[in-house]
Amino acid sequence: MKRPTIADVARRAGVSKGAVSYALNGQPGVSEATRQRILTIATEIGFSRSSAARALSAATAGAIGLALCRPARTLGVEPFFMALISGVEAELSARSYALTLQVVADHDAEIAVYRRWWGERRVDGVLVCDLRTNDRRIPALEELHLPAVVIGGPGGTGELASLWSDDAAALTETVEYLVALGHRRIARVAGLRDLRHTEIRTDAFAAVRQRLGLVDAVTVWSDYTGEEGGRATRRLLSSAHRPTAVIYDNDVMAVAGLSVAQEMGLTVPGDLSIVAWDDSPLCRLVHPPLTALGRDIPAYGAHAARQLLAVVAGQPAGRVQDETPHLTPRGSTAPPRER
Amino acid sequence: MKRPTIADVARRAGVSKGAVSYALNGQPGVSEATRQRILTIATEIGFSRSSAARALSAATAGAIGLALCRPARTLGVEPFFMALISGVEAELSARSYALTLQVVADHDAEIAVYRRWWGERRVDGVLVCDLRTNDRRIPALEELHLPAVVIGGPGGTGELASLWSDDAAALTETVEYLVALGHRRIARVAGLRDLRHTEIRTDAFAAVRQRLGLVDAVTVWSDYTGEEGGRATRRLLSSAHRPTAVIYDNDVMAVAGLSVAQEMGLTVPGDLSIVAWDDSPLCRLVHPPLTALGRDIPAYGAHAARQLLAVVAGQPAGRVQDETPHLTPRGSTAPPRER
DNA sequence: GATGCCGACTGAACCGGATAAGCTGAGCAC
DNA sequence: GTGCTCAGCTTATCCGGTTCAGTCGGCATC
Repeated sequence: MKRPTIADVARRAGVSKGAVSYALNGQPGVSEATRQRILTIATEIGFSRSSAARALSAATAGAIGLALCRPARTLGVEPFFMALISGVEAELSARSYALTLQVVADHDAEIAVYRRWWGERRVDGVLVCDLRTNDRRIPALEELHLPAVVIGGPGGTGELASLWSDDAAALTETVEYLVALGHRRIARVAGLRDLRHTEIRTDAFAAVRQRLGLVDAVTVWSDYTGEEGGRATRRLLSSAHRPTAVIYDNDVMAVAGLSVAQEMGLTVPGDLSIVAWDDSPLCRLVHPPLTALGRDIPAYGAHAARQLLAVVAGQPAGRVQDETPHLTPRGSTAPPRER
Repeated sequence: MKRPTIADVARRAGVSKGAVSYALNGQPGVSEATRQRILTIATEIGFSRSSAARALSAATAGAIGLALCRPARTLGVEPFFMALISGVEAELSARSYALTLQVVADHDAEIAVYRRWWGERRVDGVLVCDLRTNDRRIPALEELHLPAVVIGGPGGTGELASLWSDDAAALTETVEYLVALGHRRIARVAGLRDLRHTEIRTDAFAAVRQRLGLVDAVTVWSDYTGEEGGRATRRLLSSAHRPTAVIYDNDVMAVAGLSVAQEMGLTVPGDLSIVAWDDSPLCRLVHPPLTALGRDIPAYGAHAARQLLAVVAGQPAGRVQDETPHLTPRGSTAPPRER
């Protein structure tokens, strides 16, 4: 089965290749009657433009890139990325843009991928996830002049466009909610220490702790995996002054924490209240269902994709704050039981 | 920053574009000394070939496509796809192939995407997931002559290459294990009814049921979501002759089933044994950890990718059986308690 | 009635590689 | 010395689009 080219369309319409190109791109240079005739013929013979030829002459790849820097082991468990990708995808496919995905081991590999994509002109721009403090990827991308949107912030994104949600406000709201329930000993199991949003949440936690005089508010660091989250929980619950509420930086650790609590004979929410960041079906899967900080992640991804396409189109790099995560109370939080 | 082209390399090496092309592609036509000189210069000035130009002249896109046909809602929760993707990716990036991803709503949309990819020459081949009985995508791909590997089978894959694991054997092994523990009333919460592998597992379940005389072995159908899995479990556990063991067709439903059992005051594994298909970190996240049927999913993905690249290279479509899932006993299975 | 202008289109030159075909000089046989 | 082969290049063409510089006919303008 031979794929029709623009020349085939031109021949059948009795016009030149140039005219067909103008017609297809909605550009002036052909009469409305001719445009319609050309479009009809193109549809008839099932013509679509070669992305390669288009990329070569128009200097646009028609694709954006996403490099996921997580070990294969952790990657799958968190629903976050798939939700993000599905949102990104929805926005891109509406514009016939493709999404090129690559899984990388670390930032060096990720920068190498960006460099390769740039050299091969394979993507028009990239989405950057998991912003760290002093993130080496930022200057690398700036040097390449590769359009990019950083999902994360605010701050630390250099001259690049960025999109973030107000994690500080969300964390503060959560702590205030727990305090209103009567909790005073609140712990937090944080994600990787050098991620920018971990830092932001940690600062917010310190601020609200001071403001409300929560002397027993501790933060322990973990790595988003269930194993580590469970281990951290076991340590917290074994301490002399064990917390009555724990806030987890992701859903996976929260579910692991719940299991550990149950394994140790504690009831949730009677003995321990649990809050998960990143609401997901996972939080509703367990018993009791977890109170969670959620936001519309596909919408977040779609937003980022739109922003990236704008940057690719030459618009100035915006810094945009997305929806603030909101708390959905479920069965895992309650006033602490008297002891 | 100007991207270097093959002409830049040629100029600096004092040779023609053609010579550079031969050198880069490891083709005869240049001396070994010249080849080395050209390669050195190419590395020095940071040259990489434009994927567009390459695609245009070599008629190969350097990318393979994966269309995921799941609603955004379900997509994220199952770790399966991310694990698969990371395996596919590892294989592809080793060969500088890109992975193009698209999320689609249904098979019609998926076929439309294949057609578009084919027309745009955007991918050299595709991986097909979630094979159904009488799958319309198979004839569509055959008609397009788009190289493809179907992940699923055996059978129902037409002339296309395919890769599957022996689900029948795995299911039989699992039932035999449960029977050995002393279970007689074994239920199965199956996935979507028209998926090919659901059918295969269902047939195997019927066969082993008959062979071992398990009159109370029932199958109920679900849709892989936690909600539905939980609901199905609730129904099973509320029946007069409730099962003492349940096999779930994915990890998410198994976790949901565990929650429902605990919510209903049943202990696992005392009152109910649970087995999950698709072992994943999710199974180790809960308490008790779930006995699961696992296999190396990244390896499965890598295998499929290798197979697809072979088909793209013109080798005949193979039908390959991958590793059979193996049972990993954990805390969720035990002999049924006497009643 | 010559001039200018505009819409509608054509022709040709790109974009950056791959590759077939042609050229050149060295090495060798006779 | 002539003819032949062959490695090691160069040259030209092609892939399938986009785009710019023209061409041409028709119409308004002075």
